Amino acid sequence: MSSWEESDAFKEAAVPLSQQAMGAPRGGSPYMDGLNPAQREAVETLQGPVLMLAGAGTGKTRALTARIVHLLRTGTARPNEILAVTFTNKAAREMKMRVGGMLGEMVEGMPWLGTFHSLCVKILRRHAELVGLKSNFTILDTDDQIRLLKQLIAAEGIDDKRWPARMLAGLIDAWKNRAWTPERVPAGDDAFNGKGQILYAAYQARLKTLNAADFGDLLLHVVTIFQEHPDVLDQYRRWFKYILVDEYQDTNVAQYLWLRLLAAEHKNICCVGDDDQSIYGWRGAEVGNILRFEKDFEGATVIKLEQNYRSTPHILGAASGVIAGNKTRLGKTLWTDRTDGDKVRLIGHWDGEEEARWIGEEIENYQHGTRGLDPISADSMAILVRASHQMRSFEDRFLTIGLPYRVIGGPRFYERLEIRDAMAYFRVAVSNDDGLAFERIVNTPKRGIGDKAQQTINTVARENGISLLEASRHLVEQGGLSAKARKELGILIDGFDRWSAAIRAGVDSHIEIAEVILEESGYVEYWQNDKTPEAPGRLENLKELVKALEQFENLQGFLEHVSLIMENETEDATEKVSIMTLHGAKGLEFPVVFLPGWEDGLFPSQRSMDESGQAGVEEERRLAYVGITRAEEQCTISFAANRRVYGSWQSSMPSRFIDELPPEHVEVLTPPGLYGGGSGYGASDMEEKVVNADAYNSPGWRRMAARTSARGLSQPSEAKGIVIDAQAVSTFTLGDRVHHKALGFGAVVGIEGDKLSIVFENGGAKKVVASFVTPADDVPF
DNA sequence: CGGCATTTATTTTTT
DNA sequence: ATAAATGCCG
Repeated sequence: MSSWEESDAFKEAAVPLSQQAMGAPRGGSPYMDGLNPAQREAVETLQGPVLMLAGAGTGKTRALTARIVHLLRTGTARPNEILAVTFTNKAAREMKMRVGGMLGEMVEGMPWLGTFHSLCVKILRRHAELVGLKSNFTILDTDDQIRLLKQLIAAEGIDDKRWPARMLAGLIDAWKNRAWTPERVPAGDDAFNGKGQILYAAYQARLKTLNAADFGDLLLHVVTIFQEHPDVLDQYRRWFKYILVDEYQDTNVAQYLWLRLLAAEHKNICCVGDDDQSIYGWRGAEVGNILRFEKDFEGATVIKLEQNYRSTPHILGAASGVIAGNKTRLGKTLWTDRTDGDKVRLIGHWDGEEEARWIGEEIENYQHGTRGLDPISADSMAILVRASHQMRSFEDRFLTIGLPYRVIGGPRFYERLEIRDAMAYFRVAVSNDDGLAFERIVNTPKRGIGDKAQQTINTVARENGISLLEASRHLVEQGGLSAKARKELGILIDGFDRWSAAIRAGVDSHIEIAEVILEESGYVEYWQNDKTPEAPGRLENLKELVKALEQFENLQGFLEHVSLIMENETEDATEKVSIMTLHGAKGLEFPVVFLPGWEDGLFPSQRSMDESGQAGVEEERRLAYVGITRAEEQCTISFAANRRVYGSWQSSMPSRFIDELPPEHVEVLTPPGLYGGGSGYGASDMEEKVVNADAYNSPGWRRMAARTSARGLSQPSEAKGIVIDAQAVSTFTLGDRVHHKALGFGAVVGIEGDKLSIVFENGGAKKVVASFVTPADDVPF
């Protein structure tokens, strides 16, 4: 596992081996050792609703796992009576591992520890018939969903240019997040050209006939079942004596309802979260859920975890200062008993490339040991950006300087084109009537079965109420397609017949069968013949896919799990700097963190502000808080005055969040580029001057930004340099006699922003930053 | 039906 | 700038 994950909590949980070996220690509970009073209370308050408000780095996962162990060790609950919900598989896995570790070797499985979705699948498979599905329903991925919606939009006669399927998918998703079935969508909701509701209903009907559910359905169906079948709900209510929820601030309405329904009997629900880290409002998360907890669950105990074990006081102070700007929050005050540590560093750059260059150098400095720090591994460093397109400049730069990096949160393995194609083959081979999968691969690789042929197949299938594969078989036997299509389709059908037979026969291993399918279908060959640069990688991924099969009993089992699991872990040994989005960084921590791109419009994102106004700014601010609190030792915030955006140059003002950083926790740096290529003399003077002038807080930057944008910055290379002290510019005019500490007297022959071209009396000519020279008259002799 | 040209969008992302 | 996604023509 990666070294950066909550390593402190592990350290603290360390229990002497002797005690571990003794199993349950007399009088003691090792899982309680080292817990602070608040954590202890959170672990021991087992009865009734509990809200654990856990700030960043306060050891919440530790408290949560200790709570589970406490429930088990005290005999309060058996493992299968505990419902523990997380958002990601990763979090679920980690919790399972930790509970197992704390319990010692008797790792009794926790059958109901998982993500909302995986738990819902489990429940839904048992009661599928109550919502018109069979228990072997398939789970659609986004691609399937879009393809289906496209058909429905076309059937409805809507122009899919103006009303794209993606948009409808988003809309339906949002409705499902709110637990709205088609009937519950408010009448008069004229979304999607007024057809939203109709299309939603049609989509749901179609899913039913396909015996399929999308991700939103998993929750929605279970909530529906709970609401309409009290007997079923009752069964689960009684079953789950204790409920635990992680990241409660990220729950949406459907998840909230699901929890409320289940918790109503025993009322032993413990929700853990941090309202200040709610950053998923845009995909349906309701901060309101956590803000309302005490009202929703009467008699709730609220426990605040405020002691931070992760970051230095300065980092904590900076984060607290920023988040204090939010109005809608429950309010926590993080503190630490640490006293050491550097201030958060702030630096402005001319443009995005310079920012990347500077950060690259800083990373190398850290690696070699700088400013009295020990050398730091690249693994311990991360660059957290607001939007993924910001990653590019860093990748470019790191490639040229040969700095190893890893990008976290790219396209996930199982979402890749070739993997989905391959899995579609497996799906059809496993169940011949999987129409969506068949559609996906019927002409991949190209078989000359185009739109027209596919339409014919569809029609025949629908008219006769048979699967697409059967319809194809029919067409091949009876004719009705072009000769070429018939021939190719026939080959494909023969293939599926063989593969399906092989699966049923159970003689060959599923791995062999998978290889045969990929080979005989021509899919491997298809990529071998492809000469795009991605092709080799795709073949590599296919090999990896086959390898992943080893962990499963059979193809069915594999397909079953894969739709819910999005693995991404291909760790290799090289030490690498991590580049990821702020969203992707939630829950992680790094000794050294860089936060680039703090410019208004980029961060906070213009779009967020336009769409959600003040609430949008607040969510962005929480994002800033999440970013800063990822840092353990070193945190560097930066911004660029100019940035390439969609091809053209754009200048921007420093982020409003920068002005919200408490100055006492910040050290303002001056980029080396400022010295105009001249000598390093005076650098420290300069720095001091800037710090004292509180430059980032002064209007200097604003003026600079205003001036440069007024001038229309189209050729930034023309005048590289940054105005820190705007006063300096107006001080000089052409011809002025000036004095420079190191270079002596000279005359100003040119002015470019804050940089002066000076011909010195000692013969040299140089460009110098204005603040390095003084008017000659002022020089005392 | 497939390949090349033109068009268009472009925050954040899990399940 | 750039990539992905359509549209048109052979």
